Amino acid sequence: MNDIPSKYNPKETEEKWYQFWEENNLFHAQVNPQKKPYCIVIPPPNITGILHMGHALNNTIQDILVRFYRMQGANALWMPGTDHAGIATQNVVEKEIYQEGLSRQDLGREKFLERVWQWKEKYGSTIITQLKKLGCCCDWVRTRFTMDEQYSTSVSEVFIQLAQQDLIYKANYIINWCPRCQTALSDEESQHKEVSGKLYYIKYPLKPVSQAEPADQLTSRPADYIIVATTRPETMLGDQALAVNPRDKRYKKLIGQSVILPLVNEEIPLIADSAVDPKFGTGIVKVTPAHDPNDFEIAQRHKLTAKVVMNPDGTMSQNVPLDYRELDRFEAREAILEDLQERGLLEKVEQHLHSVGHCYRCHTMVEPYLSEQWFVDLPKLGKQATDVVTKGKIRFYPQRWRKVYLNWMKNLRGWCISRQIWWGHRIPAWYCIDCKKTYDFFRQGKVLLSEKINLLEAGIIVAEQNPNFCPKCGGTNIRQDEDVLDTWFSSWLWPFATFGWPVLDKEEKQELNYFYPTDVLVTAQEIIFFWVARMIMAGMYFMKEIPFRDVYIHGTVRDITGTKMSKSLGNIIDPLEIITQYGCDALRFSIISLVATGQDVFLSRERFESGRNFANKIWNASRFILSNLDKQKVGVDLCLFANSITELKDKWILSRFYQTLDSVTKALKNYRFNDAAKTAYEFFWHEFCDWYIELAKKTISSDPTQVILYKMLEKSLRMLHPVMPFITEELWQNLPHAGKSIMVSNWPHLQKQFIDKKIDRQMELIISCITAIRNIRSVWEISPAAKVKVKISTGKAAVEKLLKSHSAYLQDLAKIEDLEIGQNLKRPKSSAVAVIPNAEIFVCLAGAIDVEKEAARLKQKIKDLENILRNSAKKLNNKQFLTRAPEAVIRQTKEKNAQLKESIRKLKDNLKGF
RNA sequence: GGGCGGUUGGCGCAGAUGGUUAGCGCGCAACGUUGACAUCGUUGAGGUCACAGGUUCGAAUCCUGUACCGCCCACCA
Repeated sequence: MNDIPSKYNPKETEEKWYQFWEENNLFHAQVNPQKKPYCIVIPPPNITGILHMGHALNNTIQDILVRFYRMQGANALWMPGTDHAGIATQNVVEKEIYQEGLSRQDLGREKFLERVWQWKEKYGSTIITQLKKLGCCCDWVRTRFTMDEQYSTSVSEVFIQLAQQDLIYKANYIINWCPRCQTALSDEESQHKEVSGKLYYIKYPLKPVSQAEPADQLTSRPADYIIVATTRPETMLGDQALAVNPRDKRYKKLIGQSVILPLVNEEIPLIADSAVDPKFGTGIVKVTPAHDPNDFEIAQRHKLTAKVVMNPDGTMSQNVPLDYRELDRFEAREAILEDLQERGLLEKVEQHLHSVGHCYRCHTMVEPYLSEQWFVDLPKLGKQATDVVTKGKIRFYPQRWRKVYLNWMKNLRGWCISRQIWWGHRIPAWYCIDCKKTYDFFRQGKVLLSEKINLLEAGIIVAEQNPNFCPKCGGTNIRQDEDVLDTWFSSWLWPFATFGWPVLDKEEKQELNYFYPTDVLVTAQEIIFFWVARMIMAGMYFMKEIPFRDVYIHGTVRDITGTKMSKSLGNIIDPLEIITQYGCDALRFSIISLVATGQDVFLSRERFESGRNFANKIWNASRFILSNLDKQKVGVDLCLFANSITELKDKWILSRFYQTLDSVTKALKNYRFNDAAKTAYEFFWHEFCDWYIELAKKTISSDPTQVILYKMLEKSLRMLHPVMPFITEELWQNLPHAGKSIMVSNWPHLQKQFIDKKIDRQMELIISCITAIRNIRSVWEISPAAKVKVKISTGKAAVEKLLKSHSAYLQDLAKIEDLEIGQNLKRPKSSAVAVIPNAEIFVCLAGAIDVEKEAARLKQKIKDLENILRNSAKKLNNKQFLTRAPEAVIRQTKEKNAQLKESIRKLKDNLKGF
């Protein structure tokens, strides 16, 4: 024992064993037809990522599953990799070169990309290193990156296939535009946030009746104008109409008339469209097709044109009056308001709370923006992806996410996949410059709202490589599309592209067939739409098969006040710091104990103490057992040894272990991680350590005790290994008959024959006896020298026999020097009383007893029990209960009732003696 | 506007398909150097399970409604 320190030191062991596992190639899985595969693909972290608690939770769960199923005999593969994270990474590198006083345009595309690759080489694997610190058993030799050459081939293959099937198209469409990142975003990348803004009521003059009053001098005279409410006055410069609801009586007469757009002095029509809500504002909307998705649709219905009034950077474009050009959109708003005010065209301003899209990468307010982009026709891909979930081929855990998923699938819209950035997969499309000239997208700033662009007419060629000449006009003036693809356009292929699809050699084909579909996808709710839904769509379309059978959605990690952890809020708890301070196993155990299925996890530093304490408990229990172990004795097979196990405590701990094992196994299979962790914890600490090891101290050198101690420890370590890989490996390696590594050992086999509820009950009786004695001692502060009498209820020979034959247990654990057990015992005068089922306990006091104190204590006990008795008696007096409740419940209630009555009677009898 | 979660002792949480004397961890109180562990042990105090109805022999658990707290979705001009 001297050579093992009394404190577990995680630092040394973690590094040592992780290296050992890697060096021995234990994470690597290969096709093996003899074995069932178990496969998880990691949600690829961004290369810009640094490990946070969300990662820690997410990857701990996956690691537990992979280790568990591997021990269960599966051929387990955890496929790792990273995501190139287009916008995020580009932003990081841009910031870096900005420090040097440069922009990416200064560098040029090629140089810039070089820089990004350099950055990736330097920092891109930080997250991987950190995952290793977490103990993750990923098959690292397979590590993929979404920008790998092979992976990129998958991406362009997918683009081309979809384009050929008309599932990818190009269109002039209104999309979400981030003026800071200067790129289009998908709907999911624009995150709505409540903003308290203002609602401006602006007067739009009706077209003048007489020539005498030129339009530009129009001011506010009642009946000469109508009022429009808007939150974004700067977009009025692009108004193409005003609209009212056709059923709105107030404005019926005005439909078809024209108004003069203030500041611009253009004549625009007043139209009727049922999308207008008469109750909002004045019931009249301005229609700005190029800068509002609603208006865009109205404009489509009414064949209006659109005018784009902003530049990509959010300043006002050439299409607006000189005064406003080049002004930032928010400066322009102020200037316009000022001018309107001056002309008396600003009726009033109201406070207005509304929700506005923000860029999910830089949090800038997103601008709805008409532009030419590429789209995936998601509605067409949705059908199968919906069916596999409706029919239960893919199951969500917890189930409630199913509904969320299906609801989203019901409302699919075109997915904007082109990004105006440089870092990413370049779109495999080429333009014939000559054809493009003739295909007029934008006519003098006014755009005809035809949604889809005819690729051939526009001279667009979708192909793997530069086609060199235009199939339409034969011209050779050809250029590749400048845009790159949305990052999620590569991630949605992750479950099969990581296996090399579609360019597969024989071996790869085997692997894909073997490991796909994968078993489970473990992720957080935020990413269901971004990623999970799209992977299902891609899987169904390209593989004709689901990508995973189960989707386990875990909660979000929050701080103790319930706020999401984020760097900018400074409420982060760094997992690496926790690992340094408490150890990796402590981190894993603690975090996993907190994840009740799908509930959010609230963390504070102190939470990790429980994990650390548990690790230390395991450490010291093992230390004790190992230092007392006779290596010669413990090598036997437990089943063969079973006949030699005759003692209650031995039978009991085996019974309890196998029940625990059964629960833990089931919990892990059902993704009930906190149950698994807590059940194992409860058993190891409060049954094995508190009772078994304590009792074993007296018989430590006997053969059965040696074997049981060894077997229970060894099996418990295996049971705990998925959750606490490092400490279990360290200790297991110290066992005399250990194999190569605990991580490739077998999950303990459930030996049901050792489960014995009768044994459990016998032990429970003894435990309650010991607890009762301790209780009295604690109340009266009695020394162990005191005599204890246990009076068995008349006729309860079995109880008498049980307690007599295990009097050593009582003497050891209750520290009794003088113990008497029998049916015909009298309560000694100076003694305190406790009652347990079928027995009474008298603990003799050294001096005279404080009669009042003891009487009060007994009275309180009686009162408590009588309260409980009243409830069960009520049930038994209820005829309905007796006729309708199941028999087993009635029997139990009767037994309980009798037991309570007996206890109360005994207590009352004893009370008489005081 | 729609949807989803939460509300259980001072704090943080468990309580899958209704029957427990309502549990656990932390904290608190008292005691404790008994052959691993003070990152420990023993004992204890502390809860009408948010509220109001309902279903049921029986509800923390199922249904309806209310109130707070939180999240997600939505083309609230």
